[in-house]
Amino acid sequence: MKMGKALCCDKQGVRRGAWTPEEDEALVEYIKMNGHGSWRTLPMHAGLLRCGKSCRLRWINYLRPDIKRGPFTTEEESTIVQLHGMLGNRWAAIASQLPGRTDNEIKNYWNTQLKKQLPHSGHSVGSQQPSFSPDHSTIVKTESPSMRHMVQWENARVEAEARLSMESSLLNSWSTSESHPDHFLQLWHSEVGQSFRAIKGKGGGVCQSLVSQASSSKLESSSDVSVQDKNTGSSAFANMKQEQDSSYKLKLEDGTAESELGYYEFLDSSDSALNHMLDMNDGEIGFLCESDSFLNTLDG
DNA sequence: AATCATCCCAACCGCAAGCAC
DNA sequence: AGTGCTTGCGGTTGGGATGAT
Repeated sequence: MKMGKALCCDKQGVRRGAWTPEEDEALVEYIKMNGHGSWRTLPMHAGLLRCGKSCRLRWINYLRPDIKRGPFTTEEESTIVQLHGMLGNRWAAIASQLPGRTDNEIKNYWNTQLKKQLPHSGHSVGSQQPSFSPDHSTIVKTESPSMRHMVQWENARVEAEARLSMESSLLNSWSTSESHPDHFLQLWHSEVGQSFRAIKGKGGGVCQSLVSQASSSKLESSSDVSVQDKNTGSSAFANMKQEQDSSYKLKLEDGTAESELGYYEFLDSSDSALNHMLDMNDGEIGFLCESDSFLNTLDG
């Protein structure tokens, strides 16, 4: 397979291309016995003529025991669509919400299947940014109810993010270690995010924590660990509000919370405004065409 | 049956972040 | 603080499978 530029492993005798069953077996056996350790040195220890990167990829995307194979369920599909609307092409973050699915698999599925299904949605599919069309007039023409909800969510997210940015610039004393690293995920984890997911209804397995993956890519590094994190991560999601409450109380006690009050209140007011919007009937979202009035709604 | 076109997915690459020194 | 190494992520590619002619 010609890949054009310099190889990641220029060493002579390093195999490339499709893996043989023997190589697979050697890799699985080695990791079973020793863990992967350093990927760079693994091939040598496992007796494989591959570069570490290739071994890692093979393990993560194919050989891990927890890999779920077979077609995507409708629940998984809707989760992908929702999360892609929020996160854009952050496949690893999306994959963290779909146990047993890999970022590569989801990326392929999006590019080959879902992309085709959303041709007129206003979604800038394939973009590297969270998909969002500034041309709201195209949005309200979206036909399917589920797509309309997606569009509602998308607009809510964008507007909320803009507000969060403005607020955070005013609240520069807010400790970054306490704030969520990603506004999208923060919104997703909020009450309104849950409301949105409820609209899609019964999307099992969706409400797990995005925090672990999105804020720390390290969790992907070991399958055993990452699976455990994925499975237990839901508590982090479910308790996010509670944690915010706790940390805020602590700050009140030590007298550092003053500047953060505005931020905290903003989260609540943002949620309620967005909840209000999501409660609207489909015919009532025309105001999304007018961002000024939408912002006024939020401000009110 | 043979050829061509398209689709799907495993595997590759470069880049950037994180970490250790 | 600067540097080098390792790892993980996202974009891209190529080959096999499948469908159409």
